[in-house]
Amino acid sequence: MIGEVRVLVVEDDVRMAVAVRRGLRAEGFVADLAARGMEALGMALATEYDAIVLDVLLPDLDGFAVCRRLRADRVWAPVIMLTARDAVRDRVCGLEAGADDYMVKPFSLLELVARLRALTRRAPIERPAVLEVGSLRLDPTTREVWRGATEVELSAREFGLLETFMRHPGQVFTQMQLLEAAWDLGYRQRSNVVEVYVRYLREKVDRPFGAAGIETVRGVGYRLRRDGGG
Amino acid sequence: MIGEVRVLVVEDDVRMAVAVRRGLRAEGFVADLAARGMEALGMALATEYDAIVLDVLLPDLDGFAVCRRLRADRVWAPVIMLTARDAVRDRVCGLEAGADDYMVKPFSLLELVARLRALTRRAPIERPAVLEVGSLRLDPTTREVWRGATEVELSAREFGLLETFMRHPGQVFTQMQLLEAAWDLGYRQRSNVVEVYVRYLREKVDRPFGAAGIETVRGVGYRLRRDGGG
DNA sequence: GGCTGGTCTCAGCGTGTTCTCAGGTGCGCG
DNA sequence: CGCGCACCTGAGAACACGCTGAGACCAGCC
Repeated sequence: MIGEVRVLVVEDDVRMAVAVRRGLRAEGFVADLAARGMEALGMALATEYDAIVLDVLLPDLDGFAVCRRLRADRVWAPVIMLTARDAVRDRVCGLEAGADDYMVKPFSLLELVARLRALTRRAPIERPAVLEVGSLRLDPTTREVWRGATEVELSAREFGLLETFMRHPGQVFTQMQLLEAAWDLGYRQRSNVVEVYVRYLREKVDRPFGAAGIETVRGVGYRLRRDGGG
Repeated sequence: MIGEVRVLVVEDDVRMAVAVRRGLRAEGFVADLAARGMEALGMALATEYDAIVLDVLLPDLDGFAVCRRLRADRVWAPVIMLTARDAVRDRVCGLEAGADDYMVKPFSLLELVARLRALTRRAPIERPAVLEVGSLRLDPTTREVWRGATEVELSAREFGLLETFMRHPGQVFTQMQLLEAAWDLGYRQRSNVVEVYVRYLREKVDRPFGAAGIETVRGVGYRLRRDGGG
């Protein structure tokens, strides 16, 4: 694919790393994984990545050190640091070490993807695509949502959920997949948040318009009809 | 890409360098980075840059020396010098060495971009001199702002913030993006200045006119409506 | 020196958002 | 036809977020 975006993910928690990779791949990124700082340095020097996602806590070098050494070695790819719970010190250290952005764990894939898109966007010539499914329209940059001609106000979660659906119209998502995409990674306890938010969405983008965009696939999950439901 | 503007940023503070690069990229410039004077010389000879941003304090050659040698080597790209404090001597030295402009640290991205635009006179996207969004009008050169027919008085910060919004109408900015764009680079502590200034702006450009131009996108940031809010 | 305008911090408050829970509903299968 | 499970629904608790008013600080100016 032309314009393929290569991302290096440096993260020692295997489960997290794999989840991130899967998420990025689903969004069209190509992700390589590294579990240790030294390994990451080698890979970043060997391959020219478009972005680097860097965990702070690593078994050998910590993320700050990796970032500094990358910069010292003239690797200028944008770096997103993953810091533990809101440690302000971490955040400052990260930016001082030359990171471009930081995220606190836990974070959602959608958020990571959004930031990666922002950081890897070349010149602003390419108008970031507005998602359209049937009479539904969603603009990720302005965070506006329209059903036909009327604008719909959505909360952050509702927006994230709808964005997930609209990026893959027709595809069936399990509740688990939706949790991973639009909620914080590692949200593991049994909960019915997804059901609840699917309902909120329906009440905002379907019901007032007599539409039926979000379908329940019993025993499996949910999907957004390819025609947007009317 | 037609009209692409290439800038060389020579700066040894990694954090600063990376922030500047990101800011320039967001405005449609293409920025290369160099951390040392010698490196900068090599790059400037190899590539024809449209402008060079040059820190005075560098680990090897200082900025003045770099500038002189550039000119000696017939590199005529406009040079903006970054001096530490308001040292008049620096300024004189800089201009004598052949610099075209100078800025005192700390500075805001908005400022740097403005000077780059002035020096290259080739905005990456053709922008009219006066920004217009709905009934809002803002003239970056005269620093005047109107809502409809009546002029509005803004302080420097308020103006910078509004300019940022008006350069990208509709786009959602996080508080951090706004800090980087309209405040000094390196302003990194957690603070609610942005919230406060958004409020000041609203009280000057929205409230008196019964308008609602600046919208809060809860959990994300702020945006200026494409219609200016009325 | 007192005054003014600009910038920024802080703490308290209101409110929308997020999420849980308990009970209801209806589909699908035996 | 009836049972169980999956999903839906309404209500409400907890929380985070952004808004607000007050005031500290500083610089420039009368």
